[in-house]
Parts: sequence; structure tokens; C-alpha cells
Amino acid sequence: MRYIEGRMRMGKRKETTMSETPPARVTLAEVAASAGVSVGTASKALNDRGSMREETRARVRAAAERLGFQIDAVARSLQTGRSYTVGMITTDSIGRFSIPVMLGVEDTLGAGQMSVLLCDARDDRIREQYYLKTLLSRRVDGIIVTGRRTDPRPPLAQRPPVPVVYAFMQSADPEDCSVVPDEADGARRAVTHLLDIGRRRVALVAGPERHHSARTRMTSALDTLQDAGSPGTAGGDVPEPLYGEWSEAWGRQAARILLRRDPDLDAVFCASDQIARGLVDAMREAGKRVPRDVAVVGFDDWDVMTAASRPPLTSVDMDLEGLGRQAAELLLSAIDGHPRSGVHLHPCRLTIRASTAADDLD
Amino acid sequence: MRYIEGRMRMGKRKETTMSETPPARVTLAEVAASAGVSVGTASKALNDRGSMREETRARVRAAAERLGFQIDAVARSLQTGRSYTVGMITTDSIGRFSIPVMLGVEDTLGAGQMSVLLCDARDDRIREQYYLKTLLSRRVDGIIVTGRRTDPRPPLAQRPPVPVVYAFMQSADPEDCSVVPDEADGARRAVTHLLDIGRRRVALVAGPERHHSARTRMTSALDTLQDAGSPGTAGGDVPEPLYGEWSEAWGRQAARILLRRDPDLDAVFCASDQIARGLVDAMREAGKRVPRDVAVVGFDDWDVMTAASRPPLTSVDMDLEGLGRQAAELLLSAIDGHPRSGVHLHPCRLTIRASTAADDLD
DNA sequence: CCCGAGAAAGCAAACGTTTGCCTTTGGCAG
DNA sequence: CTGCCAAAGGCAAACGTTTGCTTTCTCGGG
Repeated sequence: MRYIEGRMRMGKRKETTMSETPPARVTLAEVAASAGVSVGTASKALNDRGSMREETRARVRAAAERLGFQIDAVARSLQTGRSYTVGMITTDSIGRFSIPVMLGVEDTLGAGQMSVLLCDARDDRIREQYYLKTLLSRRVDGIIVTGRRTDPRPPLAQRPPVPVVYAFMQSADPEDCSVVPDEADGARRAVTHLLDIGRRRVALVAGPERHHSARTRMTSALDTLQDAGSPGTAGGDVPEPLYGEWSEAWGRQAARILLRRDPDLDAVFCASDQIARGLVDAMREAGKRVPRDVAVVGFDDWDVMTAASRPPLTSVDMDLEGLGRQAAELLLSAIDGHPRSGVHLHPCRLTIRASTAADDLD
Repeated sequence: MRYIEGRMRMGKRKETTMSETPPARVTLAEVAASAGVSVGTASKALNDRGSMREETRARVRAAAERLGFQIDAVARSLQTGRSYTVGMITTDSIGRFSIPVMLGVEDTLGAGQMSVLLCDARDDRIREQYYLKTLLSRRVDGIIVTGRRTDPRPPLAQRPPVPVVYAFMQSADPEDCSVVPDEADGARRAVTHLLDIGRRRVALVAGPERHHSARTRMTSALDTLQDAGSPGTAGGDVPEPLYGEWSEAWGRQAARILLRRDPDLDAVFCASDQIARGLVDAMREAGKRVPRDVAVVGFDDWDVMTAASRPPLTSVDMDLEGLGRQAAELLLSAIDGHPRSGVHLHPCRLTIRASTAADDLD
């Protein structure tokens, strides 16, 4: 009945050309019949279970192939209790950072034959609750929570009966499994690189001090400078980081402040590419040559910014796609019964471009 | 058995704190028992079917509430043949344009109680095929195809037995249902706006000529100028559009070309915000004031570009989220048996900012 | 020749709903 | 009091798999 209805709908949809084969769903029973075995045997044959003559297995496989058998995942889920589906909840609206994470997640999950249910909670705990319920109702095998990076977030309200991995963002409960970028590592790489190419008066510019990321990156940068015994900007001391916003405008403003404070500075580490790009623009307009006079490193490795900047920006890449992949792997492993809780730090990479080009040194 | 296993896994996962309630799945049978009715009646009660005393219905509802009953979507799907799930295939890797579309889709679908299965085909027809198969295997009720906008794409290989809507991109088969931005409309709005604020020498800059979008936008802009009887740049004639790339660098280069060609031009319509931003930068560096000397309109309304530009850019907004919503609505309606095939044009909006500020006119 | 051990294949229950049909019940008219 | 009807609710099949158990073969050894 329902099926008929479905086909009528199809028919109505394309009443002009009725040539294509009616997409009849072929079931395991038909395959079995065609191969001359029972349904159970057919199932076992296709799933490589049970024991049977190789010839039989092949016969079933051939029949399945011939009939274009596509297993009904719904029926299988009902029986096995596994849906081969995971839910991905983005707490904020899907943003610039969530996307590569999602891509990575989708990539390894897809390779593992799992599908991803997308839920955009839009920073709304009510929506989040609602989505959590529908995900569980759909019997997902696991859940990945991602979203804008801020301070650790409270864990999912009603602790779900399936594994959960927090990606990019971090659960406040240390027992939960979270994967976050090792921002301290990234900042360290950036500053080390500046020192490596011979810079000694390194200034630091970040976004809002209340942002966890801004503080983490600055702290690590300072530590690295200190460890290296760098004199910093203010004669022998390490420089005071400048906190502001995550905007190009702030980068431009910061450039003016820095040049006033220490006209001889020879490098700046910025906590975002937008800041770095603004800063580079302002430096150029102030007559400073980048990288010859001032080398600049950004953070995020956001192609739009790094490429459009003049010169292109050296930047710290958080490898968000890799992070997403790692999160997915952790989830798969938890689903398989091997949970590995705790906070996992995902290392950063440094992508070197013209704004710190060594061959442009004096 | 499986359940037991599941719980053991849970136990292992948090062997420290075993306080939380074992998340036992409560079935309709338990609800029915608790309400003192049969399973069938319980089902009907919760779904507002059949006929029964209101008191009975209430009793069942209460029981469901009390026990925290969550329907098993898998079992329901198996029975009804509907999964309340749609697949979303992004042909290219999820990009800047797909995202708002996806958000819109997810939004209205989520409101309609449907979930979204995310598939990233990465410009690979093989992957696309694979995903299509798994989606059908999961019995999705419909499919949305989205991705980078280029020329109309060939329809999905094996025409699926469920409705398909192409969003943002367009199927080559006009019988298919596609929703695309009305770029001609957008260009018209942009140029009309420039004329409205009194500009008469309007230049046009676009991306690669081989790009469908570039051509459409330029053609429409030219038409609008012609209709208005504008003299254009070259004394009485309409201006020749400049084709190049979708980059800021090209925008800067175009600015130089334009100024050489007609130093007195008073407006530029750029086919992307990146081009516009580069152009604005170069104009400023060439001593032209924006918008007083030259008014500039971009395309895409990409906040990163429009906001960071000095001054902020007036731009054409394709309302991709709205487009996604429309696509989802068309899909829902097709699923309900009311397909509306053909190409649907989604109108653009113009967001006016300082780069065309009227109060800055002479 | 018989028995027993595997191997091969079949059987049927189970997964948790929905739904068409049947039975029961109660009310009311004749 | 009987009969009839509608309303209320129960029954059981069906959806398409998976899987433990049983049955049927096939051999080889005693």
C-alpha cells in the first residue's frame, strides 16, 4: 500500500517520461530465492558468517549482485541495535572553525561505513536537548560535539547512553573525552621560528584577554621567549602582550601602538590571521618592510587571509581537519568498547610563507 | 545480550562513578503495560489515531511521560517505510557557499522533525555514487544536492527513487528541481543602486569569464546600464567588463587598469567582495576617495570582506540561508507528493554600507 | 554396516513499531 | 427483554534483517 503510493508519487513527478525502471526495493528474501537458499543462509553468506560451501556463498553473492540488492539499513539496525550512524552536534552555528573539524570527522567516519547526522544547535541549550533526544531516538552509535571554541563547556545535559567525544571544544568534565588543538604548541612553534630566523625583538598581539585562546597563545609565546632568553622589546624584558579584538582593525591599531613603543622591533606574533593581516597593512603604510624590517606570524592559517595579505602570511595551522579525524577515531574506538577519556591535545603545524621569508633577511 | 554488552561497555567507560541510572531503553510495550492497555492501543494513543476515550489517551500519555518513553525511530521507520531523514550531498568539499545553504536546509528540515545525513562527496563521482547508495540503503525520504556553483551539473547518476532538490547548484536536467540564486537580479540591484545615488560612469569587474556566475552578473549589469541609458565609461557607450580572477590581487590590478582607461569613473560594480576589496585598497592607494570619488559595490556580502574593507562594502547578498530554506521546503513538499520541478530563482538583496554612502556625495 | 562428528543449510524467534481487522462492551431503541 | 450499532480496545501480521539452534547431509573410522 505504502509502496504503491510511493510509486504513484514517482509517477506523478515525472509523468512525461515513464521509461525508467520502477525502483523496486529488492529484499534479502528475493536474493535467497534466486540463489536457492534460505533467507538466513543468504544473510550469513553476505556477511561472511556461519559456515557454508564457498560455492554457495558465491552463488548468493552473484544473485545479490544480479538483482542489485541493497541491504535495508533500517531493518538491520532494528535487529542488531547498531545504526552505524553518529550524531554531530555543533553548539554554535556552524562556523569557520567547525567546518574543517566536521570535514575531518565526516571523512574518517565515512570511511568506517558510518553516516553522520548533522545537528545545528545554534548556541541554544533547548535545541541542544531536543537534538540529543532525536539522536538517541534514532539510536546513534555515538555523538560528536563541536562548536565555537571558548572556555570548557558543561557536558551534555542528560548524559547519553552512548559514547561522546568533544571536538575542538572541551567538556568541563575531565572524565569526558575531548580533543582540542594544542594552542600552546602552536604559539611556541611560531615564536621559535621567529627566533630561528634571527629576530630578537618580538612583539605579541592577541584578541580579547577574556578569550581562553588569546591567553593561552600569549602565555606560551611569552614562555618561549623567556626560555630562549630573548631580550624582548623593552630592553631585556619580555614584551607585554597587547590584547584587543580578533579584527583587522585592531591589527592596524596594534601596529601603530607597537611602532610607537619600540620603533626597532623586528618581529610580531599575532594570535590570529586577521590581526596579522591588519598589522601587516599598517606596517607597510608606515613604511616598514615585511619581512625585511618586521617579520610577522599569524594564527589559524586561514587561506583567505594568508593569501590576500601582502606579503602572504606565515601562520600557525591548527590542523582542524586532522583534529576532526582524531576525534572520529576516538569515537570509533569508544564505540568498539575502548574508550579513552580525558583531554587529547592535537599538535599544530607552522606554515611558512613570505611574511617571515628567511632569504629576505639582511 | 547485546543490551547487556552495551551496559558493560558503559560500566567500563565510567567505572569510577556508577551512580547514574542505567539508561534502559523503555519500549512501547512497557508504556502500554504501565497504562494497562495493549501495545497497539498505546501506539494509537500516542499518535492520535484510532478512537478511544480521552481518558485512556491521557493515561497512556502520562505513562509515556513518567517512564521517559522515547520512540524507537528505527523500528518506526521499518514499519512505516519513512525514515524522516534526508540526505544532503555536497559535491565539492563543504565550502564558503555551501555552509549557509546547509544551515538553511538544516533549519527548516529540523523544524519539520527531519534529520539530515551529511555526505561530503569532494568532487568525486565515485564517492557521490557511494554516498547515494548508502543514503538509499538508509531509506532517506529525500535528497538535497549542493556544492560549488558552476555550470549546471549532470543529475545524480542512478536516478533515485526519492525526490531530489538541487540547491545553489543546478541540475542540467530541467525536469529536476533546482533552486539557485538570481544573480542577474543581484547585479541589477547593484547597478540600479549606483545609478540611484547619481553615478554615471560605472565600470564592471568580474572573475574568470569562463565562470557562469561572472558572465551572468556582467550581462545583467550591462543590460541594466543600457536600459538606463547610461553613458558608461567610454563616452556614450556601455563599458567593457573586465574579466580576471576571484581574488583581491585581481581587484587591485583592475583598479589600475580602470583608472588608466577612465580616470573620471565614479563607480565600480565588482562581481565578488574579494575583487571589490582589492579594488578599494588600490583606489585608496591611488588617491581616490571611496565613496566620494568612486562608489563600489561587491557581491556575496561576505562579512569577512565587507567589514574589513575600508570603507565597509556595499554588497549583493544572495541570501543563501533563505535559499537553503526554500530548497528544504520544496523537498518537503515533494516528499508529501507535491513536486514542483524546474529551476527556482531565489532573489538577492542589497546590503548598503559606506562604500556607496549617499550622504558622502558632493 | 553402523555410528558419530562435523559441516552445511534451514528454521524461527526477535528487534519495536504500526495498522487493518476483529472482539467486546455499553447504550439505546423497538 | 432482545437486538443492533457504534465506540473502544485488543490481536496479530508485517516491516527486513540477524542469529542461535536444529536438522540434514556427508564422510570416515571402528
